[in-house]
Amino acid sequence: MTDVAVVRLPDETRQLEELRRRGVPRLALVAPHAPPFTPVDLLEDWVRLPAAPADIRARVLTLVGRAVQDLHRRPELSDDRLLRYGRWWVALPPTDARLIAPLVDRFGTVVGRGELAKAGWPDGLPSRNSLDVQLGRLRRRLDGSGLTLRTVRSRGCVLAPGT
Amino acid sequence: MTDVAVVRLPDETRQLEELRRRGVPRLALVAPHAPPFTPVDLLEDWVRLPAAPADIRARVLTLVGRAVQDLHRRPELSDDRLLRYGRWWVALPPTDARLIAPLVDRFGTVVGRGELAKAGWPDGLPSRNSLDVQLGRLRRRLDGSGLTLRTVRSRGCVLAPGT
DNA sequence: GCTCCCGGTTCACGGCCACGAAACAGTGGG
DNA sequence: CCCACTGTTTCGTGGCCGTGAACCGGGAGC
Repeated sequence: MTDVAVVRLPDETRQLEELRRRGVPRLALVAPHAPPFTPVDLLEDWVRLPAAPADIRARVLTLVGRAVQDLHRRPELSDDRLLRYGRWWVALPPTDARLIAPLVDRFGTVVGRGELAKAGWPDGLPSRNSLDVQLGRLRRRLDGSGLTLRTVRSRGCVLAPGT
Repeated sequence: MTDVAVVRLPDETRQLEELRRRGVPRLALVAPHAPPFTPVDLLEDWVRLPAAPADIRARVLTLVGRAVQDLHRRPELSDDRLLRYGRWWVALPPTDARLIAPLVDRFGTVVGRGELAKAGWPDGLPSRNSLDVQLGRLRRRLDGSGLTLRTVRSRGCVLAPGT
Protein backbone atom coordinates (compact mmCIF):
# COMPACT_ATOMS: atom_id res chain seq x y z
CA MET A 1 0.00 0.00 0.00
CA THR A 2 1.05 3.57 -0.56
CA ASP A 3 2.56 5.33 2.41
CA VAL A 4 3.32 8.92 3.23
CA ALA A 5 6.37 9.93 5.23
CA VAL A 6 6.09 12.71 7.79
CA VAL A 7 9.13 14.78 8.71
CA ARG A 8 9.68 17.70 11.05
CA LEU A 9 11.41 20.77 9.75
CA PRO A 10 13.91 22.18 10.13
CA ASP A 11 15.20 19.32 12.32
CA GLU A 12 14.84 16.50 9.83
CA THR A 13 16.00 18.22 6.70
CA ARG A 14 18.35 15.38 5.84
CA GLN A 15 15.60 12.81 6.00
CA LEU A 16 13.47 15.02 3.79
CA GLU A 17 16.14 15.09 1.14
CA GLU A 18 16.46 11.34 1.28
CA LEU A 19 12.72 10.95 0.83
CA ARG A 20 12.76 13.32 -2.12
CA ARG A 21 15.52 11.34 -3.71
CA ARG A 22 13.52 8.15 -3.34
CA GLY A 23 10.30 9.74 -4.58
CA VAL A 24 8.34 8.90 -1.44
CA PRO A 25 5.26 11.05 -0.81
CA ARG A 26 6.05 13.26 2.16
CA LEU A 27 4.48 15.78 4.48
CA ALA A 28 6.62 18.37 6.25
CA LEU A 29 5.58 19.59 9.69
CA VAL A 30 7.14 23.01 9.85
CA ALA A 31 8.13 24.41 13.23
CA PRO A 32 6.28 27.53 14.45
CA HIS A 33 9.11 29.97 13.77
CA ALA A 34 10.72 28.38 10.73
CA PRO A 35 10.29 30.08 7.36
CA PRO A 36 7.45 28.94 5.07
CA PHE A 37 8.06 25.89 2.97
CA THR A 38 8.15 25.38 -0.78
CA PRO A 39 7.25 21.93 -2.05
CA VAL A 40 9.51 20.67 -4.81
CA ASP A 41 6.99 18.36 -6.41
CA LEU A 42 3.41 17.21 -6.27
CA LEU A 43 4.12 14.40 -3.83
CA GLU A 44 5.16 16.91 -1.21
CA ASP A 45 3.05 19.05 1.08
CA TRP A 46 3.53 20.90 4.32
CA VAL A 47 1.67 22.24 7.31
CA ARG A 48 2.54 24.80 9.94
CA LEU A 49 2.78 23.61 13.52
CA PRO A 50 0.89 23.52 15.76
CA ALA A 51 -1.67 21.67 13.68
CA ALA A 52 -4.72 19.61 14.51
CA PRO A 53 -4.29 15.87 13.94
CA ALA A 54 -7.32 15.97 11.65
CA ASP A 55 -5.63 18.58 9.46
CA ILE A 56 -2.48 16.54 9.22
CA ARG A 57 -4.49 13.48 8.37
CA ALA A 58 -6.33 15.36 5.64
CA ARG A 59 -3.08 16.41 3.99
CA VAL A 60 -1.68 12.91 4.25
CA LEU A 61 -4.78 11.60 2.54
CA THR A 62 -4.42 14.14 -0.24
CA LEU A 63 -0.89 12.97 -0.84
CA VAL A 64 -2.01 9.36 -0.80
CA GLY A 65 -4.59 10.25 -3.38
CA ARG A 66 -2.01 11.77 -5.69
CA ALA A 67 0.32 8.84 -5.24
CA VAL A 68 -2.45 6.37 -5.97
CA GLN A 69 -3.38 8.34 -9.05
CA ASP A 70 0.16 7.85 -10.18
CA LEU A 71 -0.11 4.13 -9.60
CA HIS A 72 -3.36 4.06 -11.52
CA ARG A 73 -1.56 4.43 -14.76
CA ARG A 74 -3.14 1.90 -17.04
CA PRO A 75 -5.64 -0.89 -16.59
CA GLU A 76 -4.57 -4.36 -17.55
CA LEU A 77 -6.45 -7.41 -18.64
CA SER A 78 -5.03 -10.81 -17.79
CA ASP A 79 -5.71 -13.80 -19.99
CA ASP A 80 -7.96 -15.27 -17.33
CA ARG A 81 -10.22 -12.27 -17.91
CA LEU A 82 -9.33 -10.35 -14.76
CA LEU A 83 -9.38 -6.65 -15.38
CA ARG A 84 -7.21 -4.74 -12.89
CA TYR A 85 -6.92 -1.04 -12.34
CA GLY A 86 -4.77 -0.11 -9.37
CA ARG A 87 -6.21 -1.97 -6.44
CA TRP A 88 -9.58 -2.48 -8.03
CA TRP A 89 -10.47 -5.50 -10.16
CA VAL A 90 -13.32 -7.50 -11.70
CA ALA A 91 -13.69 -10.80 -13.42
CA LEU A 92 -15.20 -10.18 -16.82
CA PRO A 93 -17.38 -12.60 -18.77
CA PRO A 94 -15.94 -13.74 -22.12
CA THR A 95 -17.70 -11.27 -24.37
CA ASP A 96 -16.91 -8.28 -22.21
CA ALA A 97 -13.32 -9.39 -21.98
CA ARG A 98 -12.93 -9.62 -25.75
CA LEU A 99 -14.76 -6.33 -26.10
CA ILE A 100 -12.59 -4.40 -23.71
CA ALA A 101 -9.29 -5.79 -24.91
CA PRO A 102 -8.70 -3.19 -27.65
CA LEU A 103 -9.88 -0.45 -25.30
CA VAL A 104 -7.33 -1.43 -22.70
CA ASP A 105 -4.79 -1.77 -25.43
CA ARG A 106 -5.30 1.76 -26.64
CA PHE A 107 -6.17 3.25 -23.28
CA GLY A 108 -7.17 6.89 -23.56
CA THR A 109 -7.72 6.88 -27.30
CA VAL A 110 -10.75 6.23 -29.44
CA VAL A 111 -11.55 2.75 -30.69
CA GLY A 112 -14.05 2.59 -33.51
CA ARG A 113 -17.31 0.70 -33.20
CA GLY A 114 -16.39 -1.51 -36.10
CA GLU A 115 -13.26 -2.62 -34.41
CA LEU A 116 -15.07 -3.18 -31.15
CA ALA A 117 -17.63 -5.32 -32.89
CA LYS A 118 -14.86 -7.29 -34.55
CA ALA A 119 -13.12 -7.80 -31.23
CA GLY A 120 -16.21 -8.81 -29.30
CA TRP A 121 -17.74 -11.09 -31.95
CA PRO A 122 -14.93 -12.41 -34.15
CA ASP A 123 -17.40 -14.18 -36.41
CA GLY A 124 -19.93 -11.49 -37.09
CA LEU A 125 -22.18 -9.30 -35.02
CA PRO A 126 -25.29 -11.22 -34.02
CA SER A 127 -27.60 -8.22 -34.24
CA ARG A 128 -27.64 -4.56 -35.00
CA ASN A 129 -27.99 -3.45 -31.41
CA SER A 130 -26.03 -6.04 -29.49
CA LEU A 131 -22.87 -3.97 -29.42
CA ASP A 132 -24.64 -1.10 -27.70
CA VAL A 133 -26.30 -3.40 -25.23
CA GLN A 134 -23.07 -5.12 -24.39
CA LEU A 135 -21.27 -1.81 -24.03
CA GLY A 136 -23.94 -0.81 -21.55
CA ARG A 137 -23.36 -3.92 -19.52
CA LEU A 138 -19.63 -3.39 -19.62
CA ARG A 139 -20.11 0.15 -18.45
CA ARG A 140 -22.05 -1.10 -15.47
CA ARG A 141 -19.34 -3.57 -14.62
CA LEU A 142 -16.84 -0.74 -14.52
CA ASP A 143 -18.85 1.14 -11.89
CA GLY A 144 -16.66 2.24 -9.03
CA SER A 145 -13.47 1.26 -10.79
CA GLY A 146 -12.21 4.76 -11.51
CA LEU A 147 -12.48 3.92 -15.18
CA THR A 148 -15.04 5.34 -17.56
CA LEU A 149 -16.14 4.09 -20.91
CA ARG A 150 -17.17 7.15 -22.85
CA THR A 151 -18.62 7.27 -26.31
CA VAL A 152 -17.37 9.63 -28.97
CA ARG A 153 -20.42 10.07 -31.09
CA SER A 154 -20.20 8.46 -34.50
CA ARG A 155 -16.57 7.55 -33.87
CA GLY A 156 -16.42 4.95 -31.15
CA CYS A 157 -15.48 4.69 -27.51
CA VAL A 158 -12.71 5.74 -25.17
CA LEU A 159 -11.67 4.03 -22.01
CA ALA A 160 -10.25 6.66 -19.70
CA PRO A 161 -9.66 7.47 -16.05
CA GLY A 162 -12.49 9.27 -14.32
CA THR A 163 -15.79 8.36 -12.75
CA MET B 1 -0.65 37.34 -15.61
CA THR B 2 -1.73 34.38 -13.57
CA ASP B 3 -3.71 35.09 -10.46
CA VAL B 4 -4.75 33.04 -7.49
CA ALA B 5 -8.15 33.48 -5.92
CA VAL B 6 -8.46 33.34 -2.16
CA VAL B 7 -11.72 32.30 -0.56
CA ARG B 8 -12.81 31.85 3.02
CA LEU B 9 -14.49 28.65 4.02
CA PRO B 10 -17.10 27.72 4.89
CA ASP B 11 -18.56 31.18 4.15
CA GLU B 12 -17.63 31.44 0.49
CA THR B 13 -18.36 27.93 -0.64
CA ARG B 14 -20.35 29.14 -3.62
CA GLN B 15 -17.52 31.28 -4.91
CA LEU B 16 -15.21 28.31 -4.53
CA GLU B 17 -17.42 26.19 -6.73
CA GLU B 18 -17.52 28.89 -9.36
CA LEU B 19 -13.74 29.13 -9.33
CA ARG B 20 -13.43 25.39 -9.66
CA ARG B 21 -15.74 25.42 -12.62
CA ARG B 22 -13.65 28.08 -14.29
CA GLY B 23 -10.37 26.37 -13.48
CA VAL B 24 -8.96 29.33 -11.59
CA PRO B 25 -6.13 28.53 -9.14
CA ARG B 26 -7.53 28.98 -5.65
CA LEU B 27 -6.49 28.98 -2.03
CA ALA B 28 -9.04 28.24 0.67
CA LEU B 29 -8.63 29.88 4.06
CA VAL B 30 -10.41 27.47 6.35
CA ALA B 31 -12.02 28.82 9.51
CA PRO B 32 -10.57 27.62 12.83
CA HIS B 33 -13.36 25.21 13.66
CA ALA B 34 -14.37 24.10 10.18
CA PRO B 35 -13.54 20.54 9.13
CA PRO B 36 -10.33 19.93 7.19
CA PHE B 37 -10.40 20.54 3.47
CA THR B 38 -9.84 18.24 0.51
CA PRO B 39 -8.53 19.84 -2.66
CA VAL B 40 -10.21 18.60 -5.83
CA ASP B 41 -7.31 19.30 -8.14
CA LEU B 42 -3.74 20.49 -8.27
CA LEU B 43 -4.68 24.14 -8.68
CA GLU B 44 -6.28 24.12 -5.27
CA ASP B 45 -4.70 24.39 -1.83
CA TRP B 46 -5.81 25.33 1.64
CA VAL B 47 -4.54 26.61 4.92
CA ARG B 48 -5.98 26.61 8.40
CA LEU B 49 -6.69 29.96 9.99
CA PRO B 50 -5.18 31.75 11.76
CA ALA B 51 -2.21 31.72 9.44
CA ALA B 52 0.79 33.97 9.05
CA PRO B 53 0.71 36.17 5.94
CA ALA B 54 4.04 34.69 4.90
CA ASP B 55 2.56 31.19 4.96
CA ILE B 56 -0.37 32.24 2.86
CA ARG B 57 1.94 33.94 0.42
CA ALA B 58 4.06 30.83 0.16
CA ARG B 59 1.04 28.71 -0.75
CA VAL B 60 -0.17 31.26 -3.25
CA LEU B 61 3.24 31.23 -4.89
CA THR B 62 3.19 27.47 -5.12
CA LEU B 63 -0.15 27.65 -6.88
CA VAL B 64 1.12 30.35 -9.21
CA GLY B 65 4.03 28.13 -10.06
CA ARG B 66 1.76 25.25 -10.97
CA ALA B 67 -0.50 27.50 -12.99
CA VAL B 68 2.40 29.01 -14.91
CA GLN B 69 3.64 25.56 -15.77
CA ASP B 70 0.19 24.96 -17.13
CA LEU B 71 0.41 28.04 -19.32
CA HIS B 72 2.95 26.80 -21.75
CA ARG B 73 1.05 23.74 -22.63
CA ARG B 74 -0.56 23.57 -26.02
CA PRO B 75 -3.85 21.90 -26.77
CA GLU B 76 -3.90 19.16 -29.34
CA LEU B 77 -6.67 17.76 -31.44
CA SER B 78 -6.49 14.14 -32.50
CA ASP B 79 -8.13 13.02 -35.70
CA ASP B 80 -10.74 11.14 -33.75
CA ARG B 81 -11.92 14.48 -32.38
CA LEU B 82 -10.41 14.28 -28.92
CA LEU B 83 -9.21 17.66 -27.78
CA ARG B 84 -6.60 17.40 -25.04
CA TYR B 85 -5.13 20.10 -22.89
CA GLY B 86 -2.88 18.80 -20.16
CA ARG B 87 -4.81 16.10 -18.43
CA TRP B 88 -8.14 17.60 -19.39
CA TRP B 89 -9.95 16.43 -22.49
CA VAL B 90 -13.28 16.38 -24.34
CA ALA B 91 -14.73 14.60 -27.28
CA LEU B 92 -15.87 17.24 -29.75
CA PRO B 93 -18.72 16.84 -32.20
CA PRO B 94 -17.74 16.98 -35.89
CA THR B 95 -18.49 20.64 -36.56
CA ASP B 96 -16.74 21.87 -33.45
CA ALA B 97 -13.76 19.72 -34.26
CA ARG B 98 -13.40 21.19 -37.75
CA LEU B 99 -14.00 24.64 -36.37
CA ILE B 100 -11.37 24.47 -33.69
CA ALA B 101 -8.69 22.91 -35.85
CA PRO B 102 -7.21 26.18 -37.18
CA LEU B 103 -7.47 27.71 -33.72
CA VAL B 104 -5.44 24.91 -32.21
CA ASP B 105 -3.09 25.16 -35.11
CA ARG B 106 -2.37 28.81 -34.51
CA PHE B 107 -2.81 28.68 -30.76
CA GLY B 108 -2.66 32.11 -29.18
CA THR B 109 -3.06 34.06 -32.41
CA VAL B 110 -6.09 35.48 -34.16
CA VAL B 111 -7.90 33.45 -36.79
CA GLY B 112 -10.25 35.37 -39.05
CA ARG B 113 -13.94 34.60 -39.19
CA GLY B 114 -13.77 33.82 -42.86
CA GLU B 115 -11.21 31.18 -42.30
CA LEU B 116 -13.18 29.74 -39.40
CA ALA B 117 -16.28 29.53 -41.55
CA LYS B 118 -14.29 27.83 -44.27
CA ALA B 119 -12.87 25.34 -41.80
CA GLY B 120 -16.14 24.54 -40.10
CA TRP B 121 -18.29 24.34 -43.22
CA PRO B 122 -16.08 23.42 -46.18
CA ASP B 123 -19.00 23.74 -48.56
CA GLY B 124 -20.54 27.02 -47.57
CA LEU B 125 -22.02 28.50 -44.43
CA PRO B 126 -25.61 27.33 -43.99
CA SER B 127 -26.92 30.51 -42.42
CA ARG B 128 -25.98 34.00 -41.40
CA ASN B 129 -25.23 33.42 -37.74
CA SER B 130 -24.54 29.74 -37.56
CA LEU B 131 -20.86 30.44 -37.13
CA ASP B 132 -21.53 32.57 -34.08
CA VAL B 133 -23.92 30.05 -32.61
CA GLN B 134 -21.46 27.27 -33.09
CA LEU B 135 -18.67 29.32 -31.58
CA GLY B 136 -20.87 29.86 -28.56
CA ARG B 137 -21.43 26.14 -28.17
CA LEU B 138 -17.75 25.49 -28.58
CA ARG B 139 -16.99 28.06 -25.92
CA ARG B 140 -19.27 26.25 -23.51
CA ARG B 141 -17.61 22.95 -24.24
CA LEU B 142 -14.29 24.44 -23.23
CA ASP B 143 -15.60 25.36 -19.78
CA GLY B 144 -13.26 24.23 -17.09
CA SER B 145 -10.56 23.27 -19.54
CA GLY B 146 -8.21 26.15 -18.83
CA LEU B 147 -8.70 27.27 -22.42
CA THR B 148 -10.63 30.31 -23.56
CA LEU B 149 -12.02 31.20 -26.92
CA ARG B 150 -11.98 34.98 -27.13
CA THR B 151 -13.35 37.10 -29.92
CA VAL B 152 -11.39 40.01 -31.30
CA ARG B 153 -13.98 42.35 -32.63
CA SER B 154 -14.10 42.58 -36.39
CA ARG B 155 -10.91 40.50 -36.61
CA GLY B 156 -11.71 36.98 -35.53
CA CYS B 157 -11.07 34.67 -32.61
CA VAL B 158 -8.18 33.56 -30.44
CA LEU B 159 -7.82 30.34 -28.57
CA ALA B 160 -5.66 30.98 -25.54
CA PRO B 161 -4.88 29.74 -22.06
CA GLY B 162 -6.94 31.36 -19.32
CA THR B 163 -10.45 31.23 -18.04
C1' DG C 1 -27.06 64.41 -27.24
C1' DC C 2 -29.62 61.07 -29.98
C1' DT C 3 -30.42 57.27 -33.14
C1' DC C 4 -29.31 53.49 -35.88
C1' DC C 5 -26.71 49.85 -37.43
C1' DC C 6 -23.05 46.45 -37.08
C1' DG C 7 -20.86 42.74 -35.01
C1' DG C 8 -21.54 39.55 -31.82
C1' DT C 9 -24.07 36.70 -28.11
C1' DT C 10 -27.69 34.15 -26.37
C1' DC C 11 -31.99 31.80 -26.25
C1' DA C 12 -35.63 28.57 -27.57
C1' DC C 13 -37.42 25.45 -30.82
C1' DG C 14 -37.50 21.34 -33.77
C1' DG C 15 -35.78 17.55 -36.60
C1' DC C 16 -32.72 13.89 -36.96
C1' DC C 17 -30.33 9.98 -35.48
C1' DA C 18 -26.95 7.61 -32.54
C1' DC C 19 -26.92 5.69 -28.53
C1' DG C 20 -28.74 3.77 -24.04
C1' DA C 21 -31.91 1.30 -20.73
C1' DA C 22 -35.19 -2.00 -19.59
C1' DA C 23 -37.33 -6.14 -20.19
C1' DC C 24 -37.62 -10.74 -21.68
C1' DA C 25 -36.16 -15.16 -23.63
C1' DG C 26 -32.90 -18.78 -24.71
C1' DT C 27 -28.79 -21.33 -23.39
C1' DG C 28 -25.27 -23.66 -20.99
C1' DG C 29 -22.47 -24.70 -16.89
C1' DG C 30 -22.01 -25.87 -12.04
C1' DC D 1 -32.48 -26.53 -10.80
C1' DC D 2 -30.49 -22.14 -10.58
C1' DC D 3 -27.88 -18.53 -12.11
C1' DA D 4 -24.78 -16.02 -14.97
C1' DC D 5 -24.26 -14.89 -19.62
C1' DT D 6 -25.93 -13.48 -23.93
C1' DG D 7 -29.17 -12.28 -27.82
C1' DT D 8 -33.18 -9.51 -29.28
C1' DT D 9 -36.73 -6.03 -29.37
C1' DT D 10 -38.72 -1.83 -28.14
C1' DC D 11 -38.80 2.59 -26.63
C1' DG D 12 -36.88 6.64 -24.64
C1' DT D 13 -33.50 10.21 -24.32
C1' DG D 14 -30.07 13.16 -25.25
C1' DG D 15 -26.49 15.03 -28.46
C1' DC D 16 -25.90 17.54 -32.52
C1' DC D 17 -27.05 21.14 -35.56
C1' DG D 18 -29.83 24.42 -38.26
C1' DT D 19 -32.91 28.33 -37.76
C1' DG D 20 -35.19 32.53 -36.27
C1' DA D 21 -35.43 36.07 -33.09
C1' DA D 22 -34.28 38.89 -29.17
C1' DC D 23 -30.70 41.26 -27.03
C1' DC D 24 -26.60 44.15 -26.17
C1' DG D 25 -22.54 47.29 -26.39
C1' DG D 26 -20.02 50.32 -29.21
C1' DG D 27 -19.30 53.38 -32.92
C1' DA D 28 -20.54 56.21 -36.87
C1' DG D 29 -23.32 59.56 -38.35
C1' DC D 30 -26.81 63.11 -37.71
